[in-house]
Amino acid sequence: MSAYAEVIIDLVSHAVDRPFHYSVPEQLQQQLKPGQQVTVPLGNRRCQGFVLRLLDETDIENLKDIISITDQDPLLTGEQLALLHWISLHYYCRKIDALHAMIPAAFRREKRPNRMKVVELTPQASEADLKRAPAQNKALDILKEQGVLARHKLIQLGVKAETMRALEKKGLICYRLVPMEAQKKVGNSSSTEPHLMLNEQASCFSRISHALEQQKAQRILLHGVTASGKTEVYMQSITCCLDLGKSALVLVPEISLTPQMIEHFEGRFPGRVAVLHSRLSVAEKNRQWTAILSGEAKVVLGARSAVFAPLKSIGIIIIDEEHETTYKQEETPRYHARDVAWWRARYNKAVLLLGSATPSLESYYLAVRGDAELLSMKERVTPIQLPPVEVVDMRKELKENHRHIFSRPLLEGLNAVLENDEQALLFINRRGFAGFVLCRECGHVVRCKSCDVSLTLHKDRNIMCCHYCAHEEAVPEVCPGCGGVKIRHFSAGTQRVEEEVRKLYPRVSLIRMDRDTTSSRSAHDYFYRQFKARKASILIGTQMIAKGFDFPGVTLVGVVAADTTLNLPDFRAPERTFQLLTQVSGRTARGPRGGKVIVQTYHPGHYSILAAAEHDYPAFYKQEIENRRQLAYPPFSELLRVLFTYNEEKAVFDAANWFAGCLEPITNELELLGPAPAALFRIKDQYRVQIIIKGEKLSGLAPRIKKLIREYHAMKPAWPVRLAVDFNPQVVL
DNA sequence: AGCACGCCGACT
DNA sequence: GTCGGCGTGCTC
Repeated sequence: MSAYAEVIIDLVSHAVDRPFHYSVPEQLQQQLKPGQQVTVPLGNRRCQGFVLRLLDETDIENLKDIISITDQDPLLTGEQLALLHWISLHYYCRKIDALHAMIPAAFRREKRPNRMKVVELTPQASEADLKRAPAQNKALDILKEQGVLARHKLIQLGVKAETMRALEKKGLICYRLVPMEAQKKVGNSSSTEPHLMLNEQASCFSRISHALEQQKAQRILLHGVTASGKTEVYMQSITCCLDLGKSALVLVPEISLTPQMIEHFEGRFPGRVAVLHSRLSVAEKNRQWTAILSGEAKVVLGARSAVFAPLKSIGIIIIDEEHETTYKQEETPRYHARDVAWWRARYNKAVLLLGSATPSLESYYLAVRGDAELLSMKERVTPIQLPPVEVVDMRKELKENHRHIFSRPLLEGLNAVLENDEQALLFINRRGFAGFVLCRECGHVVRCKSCDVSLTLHKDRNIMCCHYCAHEEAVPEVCPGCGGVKIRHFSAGTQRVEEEVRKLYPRVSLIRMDRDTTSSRSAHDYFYRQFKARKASILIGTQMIAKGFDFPGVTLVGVVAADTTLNLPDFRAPERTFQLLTQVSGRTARGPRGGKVIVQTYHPGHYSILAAAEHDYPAFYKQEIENRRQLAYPPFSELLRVLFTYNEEKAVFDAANWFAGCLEPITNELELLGPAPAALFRIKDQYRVQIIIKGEKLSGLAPRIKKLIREYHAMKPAWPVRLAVDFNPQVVL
């Protein structure tokens, strides 16, 4: 029965990113609940807001009344309200940004399905004097008699829409949405049976079911090689969770959320699955959301943003391919679904199950430290062996006077494939655009001594620069590693590879898939089906062919240049390389003829390449975790990246320098790197400069940095330079 | 964000 | 004289 309410305003601006207090008119006191959407006055207009909590007292004077409750049913659960605060603090965003990420836009507007608009008198109505507006007066009389009335009923009684608009404008009536009768059912597929599990699967499942029964927050890392049958373990775990009366949340990368995958889930849990992803129509998204809110859907399957689904009493959260970067949102709020999921697991006393063939260093480290339970599945369900991987030393090729971008082993491999009428994939990582300098004789790449990332070449000034700490040096004339002179800017693209293949094999049909040729989803599907139907012998492509494709005809995978990934100026470059090579290896040996992988590189001895070739994750982990420890990178630290962008170079540096100056007293016990030009210094004429803060634990800083961000935005005259803050960025380019 | 207030230039 | 440009400030 509180008299006041704390409300956040539904306006995206730093200026109103703080709670506003309103008094609650008497006739709303019974109904008002935290999480409800309300209409409130702000300045001389009215806007939408959300009730954060009810208050018995307030220090603020001259409060205005809440005008009306937009929807009787709270839009946000208590859990979401708590999460909202955490997100805005942890990821340095406005509260309203966090809220927008949690609730689909269509649900926030006054368009919710199965709602009916009702009209109600406001407190001001009793004192109204409407002698000169008989139509309005009549409408008020009806309402006084009937109380709340559906809008369409009022229209049936002869009240004009115009009249109502006038009354609303005078603040004498207000609208509210109330639910109509029962909702429709979700899904209606027939059920499919669980599969029999193999030994490894069964023992992993028994650990998970044990954890579920404990009903306490815990993390489990399921490390299973490709095709080891993780999905079946997920399915049985969900069944177990539902049997305990709890609900389940399943996150998969957007590209894995195929119709087959959805059918698979709906088949196993008929009528209880809600699916959420970005490509749903507004109406469909509303249906799914309503089903979750009503408790009808017990299993939610979705991409990153589904981590916010308003499921109640969650028993398990599953994140498949947990190492994938798509779980990090790259716009505000820049949350990581894995971290949000762990927050929710703690809130719900639930199990967080992380599944991957190539776990993130962060997650594996948790397991090593004992903060997560590690479960391993080493056998493939189908009796197919992992393919042999041949690493080709490109320095040696050069030394032996073979200068082609395809090494001799790769050429032999391609010839054999074409002779036997099989298929090959050629993989190139396009992100080699952040230029680095490489010695073709010894493979040496110039790196920053203090940050251990490759230095980025800035052709215009002919210098190399570390984009973490701003260290600069001249481009060497001779290789610092071997004294050789064959130093050059390294690049290879899909087009170049296509040209070479056409030159070599003019009669062979090939498909190239990259962002230029495959812009639409239909083009993607088309190429996929063409290649699967063996209409082409060679498929050339970027990242997009590394994941999930299943072509039994493929017996050779060629990685044209592992170095582009390995030398990305990012501390996670070795991890990305290992993951990528492991993934592309999984694209072959899926048919009866087996297959092999050829990796071309100037770094044949690099641990991430060797470990990937041996299919040995622990070996990779052991080396990489040591590197991270040495340089205090995650998981031994947390990072905060503050990126400044604008179309004038000087203004960007000025803003970054001002910010860095203000940070110094705050970060005296932490490492403050930069301001430094970002690896991609200019994108679409926008100059990019960044500051990186590194420290063991940054959470204590959040309030002070948030304050600084607010000061930055309140600055007069305002900086035109845009600022983006990213907590634990996944890629720093 | 959106809107008022306020203080300067150029138009009916 | 006033219409309108946008810098500044404020919203419970």
